[in-house]
Amino acid sequence: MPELPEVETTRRGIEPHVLGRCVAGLAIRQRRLRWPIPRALDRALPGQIIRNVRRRAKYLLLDTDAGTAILHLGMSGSLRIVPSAAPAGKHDHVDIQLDSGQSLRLTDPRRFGALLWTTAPVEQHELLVDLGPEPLSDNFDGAHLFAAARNRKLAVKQFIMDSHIVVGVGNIYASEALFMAGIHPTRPAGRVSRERYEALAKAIKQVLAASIRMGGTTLRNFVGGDGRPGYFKQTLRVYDRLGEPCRQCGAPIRGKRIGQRSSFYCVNCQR
DNA sequence: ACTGGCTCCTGAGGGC
DNA sequence: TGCCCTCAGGAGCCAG
Repeated sequence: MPELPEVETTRRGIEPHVLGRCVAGLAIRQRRLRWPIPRALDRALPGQIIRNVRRRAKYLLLDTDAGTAILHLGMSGSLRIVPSAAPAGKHDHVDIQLDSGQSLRLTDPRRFGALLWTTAPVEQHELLVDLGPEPLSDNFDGAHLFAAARNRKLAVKQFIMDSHIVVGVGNIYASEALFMAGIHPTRPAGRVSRERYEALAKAIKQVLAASIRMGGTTLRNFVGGDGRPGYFKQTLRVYDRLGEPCRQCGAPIRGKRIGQRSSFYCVNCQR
C-alpha cells in the first residue's frame, strides 16, 4: 500500500523520465477512479511540457504551463515508466504518453486512486488547501501536535492519521511511531503531554525517513505486487506482529481495531 | 467543532 | 480443486 515513502520513492523514480518531456498523448482506458478523470485533462494535458514533478502529502503533482495534474495512488495504485507500445493489462487505466517514446502508466486494481486536473494554483485545490504540514518539514514538530490536540478526545492514533493535523502518516507508520514514542494508541489525543508529543514527532520523522531511505526495496516489492515490502519484514516493530514478542520487553504484541483500522501495540511499552 | 461510521473497489485468504 | 464469503484500506463525506 503506498504510504508517503512509497509515493516519494515513486516521485524520485519517475522524475528523470518525465521532467522536461512533452506529453504526446493520453490513453485513458478506465475513467472511473476515486473520482472520474475529468475531460478537461484530455483537452489540456497533451502538448504540455512537464515542468515539475512534486509531491504534497500522498499526492503527486505534475506541473505544466497550462495547469497541474494531481495523481493519488489510493491503496493499490502504482506508476511505472513503460515503452508506449507496451500492451496494457487489466488494471492499467491510464498512460500519459511522452515524446520520448515512453509512457507514464497508472495501474490501480482497486481504483481508490485519482487523476485530476486543475488550472488554479494547485496549493489552492480543495484536496490540498486544508492539509496539515509535511511530516519531514520543519513546520512539523511536537509543539504543533500538542497545540492541535487541545480538547481533542479521539484516540491519538486516529489523531496523527488525520491529514488535517499532519499528512502522510498511514496506518502502518502510525502504529510504529506510537510504539517508538511509548504512547498507547487509544490514549485520547488531548491527554498526551507536550514532552511525549515531541518524542512522537521525532518518531514519525524517523520512521518515514528510514522508510524513504529503503524506498527502492519497498517499491520493487510493492510494484511486484505482494504489497509487503521487504523493508517492513526486517524492521517492523509492532505492525502485523499480533502475538509475536515485543522486541523491547518480550510481551506478546496486541491487536485492536481503532477507528476501523487494525492497530498493534505493546501493553508494557506503551501507556 | 468533533466524532464515528460509511463508501468506493478487487485480490487475497480462509473455510468447507 | 474450487467456490463462496469476508476483509483490508486512503480519505472524503455526511449525519448526529
